[in-house]
Amino acid sequence: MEQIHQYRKLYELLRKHIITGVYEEGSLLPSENELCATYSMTRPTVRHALDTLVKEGMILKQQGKGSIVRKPPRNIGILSISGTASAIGVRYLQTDILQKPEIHSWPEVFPFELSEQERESGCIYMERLRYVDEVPVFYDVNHLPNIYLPRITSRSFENKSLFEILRKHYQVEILGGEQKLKAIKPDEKIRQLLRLQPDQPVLHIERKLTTNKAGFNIYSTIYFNSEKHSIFGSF
Amino acid sequence: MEQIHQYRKLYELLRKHIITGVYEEGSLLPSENELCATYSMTRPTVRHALDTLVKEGMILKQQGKGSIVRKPPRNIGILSISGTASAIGVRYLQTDILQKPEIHSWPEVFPFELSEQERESGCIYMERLRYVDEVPVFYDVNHLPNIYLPRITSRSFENKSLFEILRKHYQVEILGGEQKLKAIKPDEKIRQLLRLQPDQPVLHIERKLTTNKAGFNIYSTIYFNSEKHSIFGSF
DNA sequence: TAACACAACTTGTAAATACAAGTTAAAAAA
DNA sequence: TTTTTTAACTTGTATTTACAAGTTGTGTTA
Repeated sequence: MEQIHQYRKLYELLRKHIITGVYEEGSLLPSENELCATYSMTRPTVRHALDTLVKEGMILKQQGKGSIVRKPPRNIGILSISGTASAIGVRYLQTDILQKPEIHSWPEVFPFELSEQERESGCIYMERLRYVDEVPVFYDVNHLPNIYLPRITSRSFENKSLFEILRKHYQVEILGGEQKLKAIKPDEKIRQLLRLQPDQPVLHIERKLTTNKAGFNIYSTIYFNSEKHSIFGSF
Repeated sequence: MEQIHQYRKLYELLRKHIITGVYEEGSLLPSENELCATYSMTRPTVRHALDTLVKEGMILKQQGKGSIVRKPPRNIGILSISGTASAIGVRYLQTDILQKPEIHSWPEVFPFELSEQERESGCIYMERLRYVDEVPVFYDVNHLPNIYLPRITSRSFENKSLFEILRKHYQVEILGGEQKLKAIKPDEKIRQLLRLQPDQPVLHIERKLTTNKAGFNIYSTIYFNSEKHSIFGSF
């Protein structure tokens, strides 16, 4: 018997109302007692629903005052989960593919530990250079395990999001990941690619993204010119 | 009358026991009914304490089984949400307070927008220098609005986590935030504080953390020497 | 022996009730 | 008019009771 719980129903309803703007940002939700009366529930049940909303950051509660609506279903930047395209507050990045996806063996030294399956199936390698306003800003090196991805080496990636392609054509969803950040002095190759001023440091990111496909992780090394832009992330 | 609530006491106790290893990682906590009997509380109270631990990721609950200890307060690097202490994979950072918490006015130029309430209540300012293995690694400048924090300027912060104090003594929980990252060439002051090699760049982070207290946000500017360590974040 | 049923756990949901504590605005007093 | 007090809200904590639902081990039965 699939019973839908009362607190869950109220939670979904309030959540929808907040997102669609029935309750405006900054305004107060009906009081707990009003919600009890309206939906014929007891206060613990109503509070359970509100607690869930608080946990998600949809509302703030203040004793003596009420539940304050907090619209921002927080978006996603490079630091939390998604790709790079939305990370620097620029709608479209122009992308050059320096190295089309190719099947390689894994590098000898690799910043992350690989599973047995990943190691033996080889990897798909690609390099990209991404521009904002005609100026190169990102240089990224990507390693994907060679599983689940038929015909990917013959696909065009020019000005398309890698993550978009993975999601749309291969049903790969990013679940989470980990990353290491440093500020480094770039070597000559990076300096030229990103057309850096002498002495301009770059942001260096190594990341592993886990996906909904078991054993399928995305490994990227990113060099970012932070002279004119910042990496922005919210969480 | 400053009453400490029962659920809070149980929460702090269990939390301490998990961190110090009284309950091992992967093992089960005593059942809710056992905790009720042991500490003379009712089940809703016990559950409130456990819910708080779940929210922090200290335990996992499984219906029919119990509460599973999840020792690695697994998070949470600087990039996702919590403080800096757990961000670089070091359990304890030594901390020097360069500037004890003081009440200031807000700076003229500030990287984030302030609310009316924040601006008019003034801010609490503090600077810290944090060490790993006797070497300075973090230098951070913090601005908190001067609300909700009685007597904070007379508190000792040496080798204590700012977030720990906020959580324990002021019931401030971090909900989320946003941040901007750059790689920069440090100025002379930063260079000396962090004892940097010439030409060693630093990671520069500006962040705003939102909390469960309405209108109470934490603003930090962080300079990080990434020569020997990386900023690590998982999400 | 192996499969199944059941009992004894566990946590999850929900009700009804009481009082504490913070906030706000109206009423009363200066 | 200005200040203070009070009353009427709000959410926070806590007790008690009941049953639902998932998990696990122990039986019993085939």
